[in-house]
Formats: sequence, C-alpha cells, structure tokens
Amino acid sequence: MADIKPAQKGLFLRKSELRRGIELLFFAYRDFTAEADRVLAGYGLGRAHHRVIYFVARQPDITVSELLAILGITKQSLARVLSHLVAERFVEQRAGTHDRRQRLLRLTPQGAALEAMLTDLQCKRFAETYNAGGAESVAGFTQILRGLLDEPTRAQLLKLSPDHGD
Amino acid sequence: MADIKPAQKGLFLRKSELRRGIELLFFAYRDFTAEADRVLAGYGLGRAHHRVIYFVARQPDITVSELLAILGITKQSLARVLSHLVAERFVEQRAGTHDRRQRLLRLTPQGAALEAMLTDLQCKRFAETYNAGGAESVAGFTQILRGLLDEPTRAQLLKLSPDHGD
DNA sequence: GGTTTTATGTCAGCCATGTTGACCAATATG
DNA sequence: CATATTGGTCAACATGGCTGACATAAAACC
Repeated sequence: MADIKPAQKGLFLRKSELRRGIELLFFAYRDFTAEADRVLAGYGLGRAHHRVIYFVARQPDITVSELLAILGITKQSLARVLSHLVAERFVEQRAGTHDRRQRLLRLTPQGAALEAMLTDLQCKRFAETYNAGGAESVAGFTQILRGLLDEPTRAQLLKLSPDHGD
Repeated sequence: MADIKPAQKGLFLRKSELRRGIELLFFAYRDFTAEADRVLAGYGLGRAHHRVIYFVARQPDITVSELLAILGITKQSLARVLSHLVAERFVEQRAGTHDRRQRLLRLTPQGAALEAMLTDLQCKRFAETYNAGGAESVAGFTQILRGLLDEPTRAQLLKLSPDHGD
C-alpha cells in the first residue's frame, strides 16, 4: 500500500472514490433492508426476526448454536426473537436426534411462506440490478464485498455455501 | 424480466447467486461498520454519532434539515445524538446568516480529528479491497450498489457528489 | 458412576437508536 | 397582519443489541 501512485495504479483509490464507496454501501444497505422491513411490520415482526427466518430457511434443522454463530449476536437477543417466532408459529423446534439438548429449527408452512415472500422481494431487486449490470458487474460486486469481510466471516460463508469463492 | 433464460442470460441470476448477494451485503455491512464501532465505543459514541460526524465533515455548515434528509431519520433521533456531540465538543453550531432559525453545523478540531481517524480506517479497508480487486471490480461494485438504491436516494447522492454516476 | 463440560433457556436490567406527537419560535407568504 | 411553513425541543415509547447470574438436561470423560 505504501508505493501507490494514484495516477497510475488507479483513480479509484482517490479519497473521494473511497468515500463514495462508503456512502454507497451505507445507502444501499439502508434502502435494501427498508423494503423488507415494511412487509415485516405488517406482521408485527422486525429485522431481527427476518434474519432468523432467512437463515432457518437457508439451512433447515439448524441448531440454536449454529444460528448464534452466523448471526453474531447473544443468546438473549436471539432467544427473544426466536421464542416470539415459535409462539407465532413461524418456526418450530424439535429435539435433536443424536443430541437431545439441541433444538433443531425449521420453518412452519406459514413461516416458509413469509420467508419466500421476503426473499422473492429481495431477490427481485437483486435480479433487476444484476440483469442491468451484467455478469462482469456482478463479479466485481461480489469480489469487493468479499474483500470487505473480516477473515472469520469469510470462513463462515464458505461453510454456508462451499462454492462461495468462485 | 419475464423472458430470462438463465443459461443464456447469466448464471448470476440463479436463486443461489441472488441469495449469495443478499448474504454478502449483510455480512460485509456488518463487518465493515463493526470496525469503526469499536473505535467509537472508546469515546462513548455509537454508530449514529459517526454518521453525523461523517456527513458534517463531508459538508461543513450543513443545516439540521439537510442532515435529516440525508440520514433519513426523525428529528428527535438526530437531536439526541447531535446535542450529545455538541455537549462533548465534537460539533459546533452557529445561527444561519440568512435564516436565524437554522443551525449551521461544523466539526470542532476534536471532531475533525475523530472523523479523520474513522474515515481513514474505513478508507483503508476500501483501498486494500479496491486495490486487490482492480478498476473493473470497483466499477462493477459501484454499479450494482447504485442499482440497489431507491430512486430518491439516487437523486440525493447526485446532490452530494455531482459526478456520482460516472 | 460421578464429575465436568456443553447446549440451551430464563430472568432482570441496561443502552443505543429508532419512532410519534405535542409544542414553541422564527420566518415567509397571501 | 394573519396564517402557514420551517426549524427545533421535549416526553414517552419500541426494538433490538448487550451483560451477568443462574437452571437444566444431556453428553462426555475419567
């Protein structure tokens, strides 16, 4: 990093370009999540519930521990939203087969329907943008986002989808 | 969008690829903001304070209204963090010259120092990633993030940096 | 078999940051 | 001049993070 000559190595390393990246990430994340938030509000749910539903759909029979590791929050934070989701019949729990302390989490049909609606909504936004941008833009987008991750998160994502780094 | 043939139009429109995008955005945003959050915690400040400091630095003598429009939060949410920042001498206010109801906001030297430290930290992460990815990845990254924005946000960003859409 | 570790849950309570609604003051406008 | 708009304050509430203490059951270990 010490020997960078902006004019040669790339104008994209100018401070103003870096600030643009910071700002785009902030606004894109905000706008992107806001859309699902509005739907969730109609069900009396929040963003935290969405994350749980999303990752339970992604990996059925996930345990509480695994979910905690993915979300990076505390037991109590998860317990609050999870017990709410169970009470409202979006998620169901059963004891683990090998280790009966574990609670394997799955979506109920109602939960699956909600997850599908939310994910379709978000996928639609991505699909339109990807489609407009083309394969190269998508490749650049994922490349840079991956680069912004902390190393442990990168490892976690590999576990989530083994072909992650294509 | 109805006539897409994934095999031709792009594998990046597969559901699994779209989910990957959703997840990358979530984790990248989380990891990216967490770094600054740790610094801020040492000053007894939070992410909301950071946003204010950032945009006041970006546009000195910004008014409260303009800041509200950029941040997209309510007056009260802003007033809380802003009055804290003023009390702790990170931000100073003066009455507007034309309209004396307005409060023009600026960073104090202390505020400017903090902003510089945080922005340098975040720019460093971006610069390393951009440098590793190259100009094409950066172009794709910004293209896709811009596509994910709501239309009003896109207009707002143009006001913030007129050459935004290059 | 008894002890320790692990997986999970529960309770109380704190903090940061979002929300709404009532309200005040300064300015702009018909 | 009267009223509407704009800029800002305060009180009160909701969400979703956090900590720490503790309970229980199952599993693992010696």
